[in-house]
Amino acid sequence: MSLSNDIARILMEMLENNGTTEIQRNELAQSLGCVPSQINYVISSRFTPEQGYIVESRRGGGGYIKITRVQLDSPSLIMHTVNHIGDAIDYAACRINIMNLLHSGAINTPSAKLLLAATGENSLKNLPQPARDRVRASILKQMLISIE
Amino acid sequence: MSLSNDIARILMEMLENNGTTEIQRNELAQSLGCVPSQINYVISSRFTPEQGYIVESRRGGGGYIKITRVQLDSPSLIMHTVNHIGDAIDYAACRINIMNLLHSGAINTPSAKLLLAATGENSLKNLPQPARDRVRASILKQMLISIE
DNA sequence: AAAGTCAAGGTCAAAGAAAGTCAAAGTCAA
DNA sequence: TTGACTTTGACTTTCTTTGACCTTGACTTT
Repeated sequence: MSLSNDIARILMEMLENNGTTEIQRNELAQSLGCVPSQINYVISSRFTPEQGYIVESRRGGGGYIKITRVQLDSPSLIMHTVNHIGDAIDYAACRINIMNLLHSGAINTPSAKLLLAATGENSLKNLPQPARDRVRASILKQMLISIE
Repeated sequence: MSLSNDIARILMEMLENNGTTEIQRNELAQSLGCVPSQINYVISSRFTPEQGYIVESRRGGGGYIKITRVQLDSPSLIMHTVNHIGDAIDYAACRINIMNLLHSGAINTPSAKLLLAATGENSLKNLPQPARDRVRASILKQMLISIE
């Protein structure tokens, strides 16, 4: 197996946990007995935006390289959800949809919070059924569509 | 973690309280075991006006460095808005509130989009007045509150 | 007052620490 | 044997740390 593959595997493992990892380039290179720029090569060939990763880094003392996996086809996931919401939805189902999108990475935590707040029972408590579930569906769809 | 980051973190913590803090450069440097000008470096690289801070200082005996966060902190701005929303609000006023928060930096663009989408006429078109404006106020407040 | 003293903070440039770039050389499968 | 992928290392850029020296202001002395 090639060195690049080893490095990629190691980085992948580091990402397993929560989809993000931060390394010290020199340190990692040394522990692998390779040249530091090898790390750059692996990152630029296997952790590109096209492949669903964003890479941030900082030079100088205390520098680092941070890799984060992003969900590539978020728009598709979101649209899929929008298309499966009928013209009424209760809070439980709504919540499940939102959490699914969150866990799949299609939306981030702040957005999920806003979606939950907007569609929560507190927001709609003045409305009687069945208007409540219809408005909820409407709000949910409008909000999801607004996320590019 | 780098020394600069540590210093920045300490200063941030000092600002937590009421958005302002006054330090003695030499004293802080000594307690961290670093050279005094390191403090200047951190301030000039991480507490700039662009980043929402104003720094005042005075030399000589009894000198000091005072850092103030100019950007009124977001939670306060948001809560202020929440408290001024009655139990009904029309879309125009709602929009103005959201745009104000956006421009003041209290919320970011994605959040603003979601707020606008949730409270927009499209989301609430099924509702007759005056229910519509009441529900809108309710949603707006719940969403803003959810942004801690 | 004016001058002197000393305790702050300010400046700047050099050295140090990471990461980035790029091109040359190596490998390997088709 | 060629072309794509890897590996390497010299050189560059960016950010951090340090220290020598400068400026300012309160207080003291003359």
